[in-house]
Amino acid sequence: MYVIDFTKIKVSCENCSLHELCLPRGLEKNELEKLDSIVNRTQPLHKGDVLFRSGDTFTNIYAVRTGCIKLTTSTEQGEEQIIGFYLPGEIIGLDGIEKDIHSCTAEALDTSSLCAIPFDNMTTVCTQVPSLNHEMFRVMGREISHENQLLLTITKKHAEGRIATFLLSLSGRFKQLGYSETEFRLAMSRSEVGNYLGLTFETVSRSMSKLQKQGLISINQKYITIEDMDSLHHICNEKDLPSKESKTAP
Amino acid sequence: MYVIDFTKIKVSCENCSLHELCLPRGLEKNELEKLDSIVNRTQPLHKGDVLFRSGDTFTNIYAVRTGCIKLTTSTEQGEEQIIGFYLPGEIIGLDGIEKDIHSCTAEALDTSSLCAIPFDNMTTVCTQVPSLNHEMFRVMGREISHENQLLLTITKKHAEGRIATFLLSLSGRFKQLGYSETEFRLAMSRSEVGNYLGLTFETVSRSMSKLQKQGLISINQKYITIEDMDSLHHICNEKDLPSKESKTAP
DNA sequence: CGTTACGTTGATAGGAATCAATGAGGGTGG
DNA sequence: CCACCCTCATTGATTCCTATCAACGTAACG
Repeated sequence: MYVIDFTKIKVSCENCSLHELCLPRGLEKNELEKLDSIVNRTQPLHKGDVLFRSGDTFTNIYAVRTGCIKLTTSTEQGEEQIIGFYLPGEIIGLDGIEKDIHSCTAEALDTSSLCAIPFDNMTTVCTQVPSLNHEMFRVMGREISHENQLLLTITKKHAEGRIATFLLSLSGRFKQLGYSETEFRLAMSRSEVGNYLGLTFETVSRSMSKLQKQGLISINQKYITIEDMDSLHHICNEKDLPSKESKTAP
Repeated sequence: MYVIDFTKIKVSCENCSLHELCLPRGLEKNELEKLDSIVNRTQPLHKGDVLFRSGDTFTNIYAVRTGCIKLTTSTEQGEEQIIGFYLPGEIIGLDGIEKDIHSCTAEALDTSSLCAIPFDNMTTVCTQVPSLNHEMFRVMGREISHENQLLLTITKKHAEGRIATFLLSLSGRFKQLGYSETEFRLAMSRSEVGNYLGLTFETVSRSMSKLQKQGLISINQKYITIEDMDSLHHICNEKDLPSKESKTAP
């Protein structure tokens, strides 16, 4: 009788479908092998499982292979703030680099599998493979840009615009992964969307209903269909909170 | 007659007073010299001068030596969002790493001097000096943490709490620089504080007045005196927006 | 000494939070 | 298999914080 031992299956970065989206992007074959040698494929997480918690010592960064991971920080009072939802090909754990202690908590929203990369080994390989080092900088830069965008969304847009922006962000990332950009399932609850966007879940629900009434999206539980991509973009861009900055040139 | 040519004065990282706060933190003497060899001290910027603009090609990261720099991103519509105010010892320009194009604009709020570090050279030195490479990762990690904190502040606190948090953040950083933690000058206008914290300048003004009436701070134009640090901390922590997350254990 | 930019303060309005009730699935156990 | 529970989601009514509109005060500057 044959039993498949999944722990023995060699899944390398080289033959991973996320190859071009994930850390290996742009690496030569021999460089890739060096990276590969330190990557550990982990047991899948199930919905609700916690990968690391704020306060844990930092050892690994992780690449999401499948599923969806949410990252949260919290105030001293335990108020949680969701920093992001991470899809396949995206990197988490960077929050631990500064102080060697994680400042975020990572929780699976779906069954998710990840690749763990011990950071100490990573930095060693980075010194040998400059292009990987540069890619790491880029990944961290992307994280910073992502948060800049989130700040912009939260401070400058009304509820509807925030939701529209959020849906379009997901849409674009699904497209990049080869999934439909118009039909997808939200792995997160309304409450989690609200937390992420600085809204209550009631407001999220109301705004989504409103978008549906306007015919821009269809909602079926967690399933969203984007019916009018252009108008959705329009709402993102037009519904800015009025600026107090406008000054006439002297 | 003797004329001092400032461009000839050799200011090295080694004898810089920011030594322990800035990039050189934790470097050995010989490592420090390698870093030093690629650092360019720039002409001082004056209030309102722009160091780089969103869209500029990315060549340098910069360490702030004196003064104060504000970083902004903007939407396609030109709505601006201030990402942060940078004090001596802090690093800016990281927003260009991801795409080799700056996504932020950097403007001096005061007369400011900076050290420019060509990023290409930096990555080269990083591969030779692992501890510098790690420090770069830490600096970027700090940037991410900073934005996480800002998000928390904006989404979870009311106006007064945001202002209190902001003032305490400045206070702590001034202290670290060896300045007074209770008396300092705000380099930025009320409008800029508001932009940064997701408030209008009127609300900033009102909240600050309220803090003054409560005896927690004194305001004299741009000069702030913190009169009751503890209560200020208390306001940061207590005035959270009520959570919808609280769940009773099963 | 007017001009201008910045700051304060008041009155009002509006959008989202809050409070509240109801509905829809998903799982469990009788 | 269905009643029950529990979580999540929707929708309505009301409240509250902050944006907005507006007037006035203050400091810097040519």
